[in-house]
Formats: sequence, C-alpha cells, structure tokens
Amino acid sequence: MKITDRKLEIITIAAKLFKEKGYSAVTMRDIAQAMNIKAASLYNHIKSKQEILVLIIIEIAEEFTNVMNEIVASNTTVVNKIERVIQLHIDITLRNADALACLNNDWMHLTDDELNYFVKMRAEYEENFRKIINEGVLAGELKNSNQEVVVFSILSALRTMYLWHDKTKVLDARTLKNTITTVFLSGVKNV
Amino acid sequence: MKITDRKLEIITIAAKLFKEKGYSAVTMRDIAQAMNIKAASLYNHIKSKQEILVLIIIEIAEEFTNVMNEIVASNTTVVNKIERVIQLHIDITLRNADALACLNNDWMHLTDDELNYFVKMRAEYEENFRKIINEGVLAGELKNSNQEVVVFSILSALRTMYLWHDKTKVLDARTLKNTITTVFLSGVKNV
DNA sequence: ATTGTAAACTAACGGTTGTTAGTTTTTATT
DNA sequence: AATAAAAACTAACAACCGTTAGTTTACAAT
Repeated sequence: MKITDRKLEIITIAAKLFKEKGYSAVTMRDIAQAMNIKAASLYNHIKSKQEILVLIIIEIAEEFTNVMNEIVASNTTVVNKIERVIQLHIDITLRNADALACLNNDWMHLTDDELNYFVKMRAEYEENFRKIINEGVLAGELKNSNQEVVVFSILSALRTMYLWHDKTKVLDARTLKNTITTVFLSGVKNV
Repeated sequence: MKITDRKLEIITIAAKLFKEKGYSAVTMRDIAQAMNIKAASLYNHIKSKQEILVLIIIEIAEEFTNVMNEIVASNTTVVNKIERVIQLHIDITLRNADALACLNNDWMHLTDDELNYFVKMRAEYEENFRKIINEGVLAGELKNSNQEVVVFSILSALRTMYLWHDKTKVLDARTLKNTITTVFLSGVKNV
C-alpha cells in the first residue's frame, strides 16, 4: 500500500488538473497525456480514478483535523489560537495549493466511507473553530458578534486563499500571516 | 431569443444540480429527470447544455459588474462603498444562491466569447474593489495593510457566502449585513 | 547472458455522454 | 370540431468514458 514515486507523480499532476477543471471534467486520458504515457498505463500504479481523489483529499483533511485538535486543546489565549489556525491554512496553502483546491471543490465526488469520513472531519473542524470563537466571546477577548457569521467569514477567506496566493507570492509567509491576522482581529478601518 | 417560463424552469433546476455536483458531473438526463421529462425534450427549449451554463452565469456576472461600477463612481465615503459592496453580495446570495455557486465553481466551463467576457468582467470587478481599498488608504479611512490581502480576504468571504447562508437564514439580511460589515471594518477582537 | 519484474504499450469492452431525427401527444385558438 | 403550435415522446448516433486483458519493452539483479 506504500506510495511509490511514480504514484506520487500521478497524484501531483492529477491534483493540478483537478484544480483547473474539476474532478469530473478531467479524464484518465488527460492525466496520462500530462505524464506522456497512455491512460491504461496509469493502472500499473493506481487502482482507479477514485483512488487518486481519495489520496489527494484525505491526507490534507487529516492534517487540518489533527492540527486543529491540538490548537483547541492548547492552553493559550483565543487570539493566539486564531493566529495558529490562520498559520495552519497558510502553511498548507503554500505547500500544496493544488490539493487544497481539490479538497475544497471536489470533496463531493468522494464515495462511501471516504465521503462520510471527510464530511465528519469537516464538521468537527468547523465545530472546533466555533468553540474557539465562543470561548473568546465568553472570555471577553472577542466582540459579541453573531458567531456563525464570524466563523464562516474567517473560514471562507482562509479556505479560498489558494485562489489568490500565487498573485501574492512576493509576500513571505510571515507578512501574509500578519496581514490576515490584522484584517480579521482588528479590521481594515482606521480608528 | 426571449426566455419562456419552461426555459427558466430548466435554468433554475440546472443551477441547483450544478451547485451540488458541478457542471461536468450533471448530465442532461439528470436535469431532465429532475423535471420529469426525457433528456431529448429539453432541446425543445434550450439549444445546448452550454447555453444553460451561459444563461445561469452571465446575467449575475453582469449584475455584479453594473452595480460595482455604480458604487465606484458614487460620491461617498470608502466605508460606505464597502458597505454597499457587502450589500450587493448579500442581495444576490439571498436571491439566487444556486446560480451564484455555479458562477463561482463552473465559470471555467464557459467557452469562447462567453469565457472571455466573464474573465474580463471578473478582472474589472476585482480591479474596482482594489480601487476602493486604495482610495480608502490614501484618504486615511483605512489602515495601510497589504492591499491584495485585504481585497481577497474580503472578496473570498463575500463570494462563498452561498455556502453557509442557509445555515444562517434565521438572520435577516440587515443583521447579516451589519455583522459582516463589523467583522471586516472593525475586526472580531475586543478593544 | 538470463531472468524477473516494473512499467509501458495496443486493442477493446460495455456503458454513458450530448445531441439529432422523426413521431406522437397536449394545449390553445378559432 | 378543426387546426396549428408547443412540447412531449422513442430511438438512435458518434464520441468519449473508466477500465481490463494481453503483450511488449526497459532495466536491475543474478
């Protein structure tokens, strides 16, 4: 079950294609052509098109889940927790934007166990973020705004960073984090 | 070239299906089944699958373009302009979330003239929003943060509101607007 | 040099796709 | 009741889909 170099190559190229056109619009022949081989040859390395999708999405989803669990359990301020969530999204976006795009756009094409597994992880992730926001309101660290709106405003921006991060890659990760953190914690308006 | 009732029905149902699975994964037979007719019957009303996509996307894209042009040209404060952009996104999200989802996720399946037209409109829209932010910084209304990050943080959240607006539909449009405005202008942190 | 294996190939399969042609049914108008 | 138009139907097409079977090539280990 280990992932060979060639298999990893397929997954990487597939993720890039999936990002551009979506899982359903990319054919096995497209993937093969991008690797300069024939479609049938792919099956020496992977079991199915579906397996490619699973390998792209699940690993990243688990990373989000694991780090978010650490953050929630950590003994620190809410502001610091939010900063670490922002950092998590920046890290993964900069490291693997294609796979992240695929996770965001094509997760619904997972099937059976993997679909259930993903949906469960995503719900837990959102619930954990909601907990952080709620904790911040109760502790007086955050304003008492509508929690759902706050949660999804921030999460939406973080989740779709992959759409524009390449335009801003002149920025190093640190500057990116600082700006985003400021925007969400203190807003854009001058006081 | 006018849009009959039945044609509008097809577009509405198609948008809903496209939102769930994406343009490529939805077949003409899927759309037909959702209307309790056969796939071939659809062609009494529409020219092609592609035409459905065009009709869903272009109208909304033009509305965004037109209103954004009005906002940029208006003689008011930058904060007020931002509030009106937020209002624009809320209005369209509440009125036609399915089509908006389709615009966000399936625009790349447009072809030829319509693809060029859409990409051009989107670029102009972003450029207009960038102008507003820049104007605000110059006038001292906004903090001098990195503009690209500010522009895309806000736009990302507004663009993906359709993903979670149904969870928050207990909120009326006014409350939604007030909360989002506060989050982006003043941040979530207590001062 | 021989052999075993990994990884490519050609050919083809059964099913699905968007779409067309031709026909029948439904609906509205006189 | 007769008629025209609108909108449904059946049947089928050529192209494309993911995938399999069987074969050949490339290459490392003996």
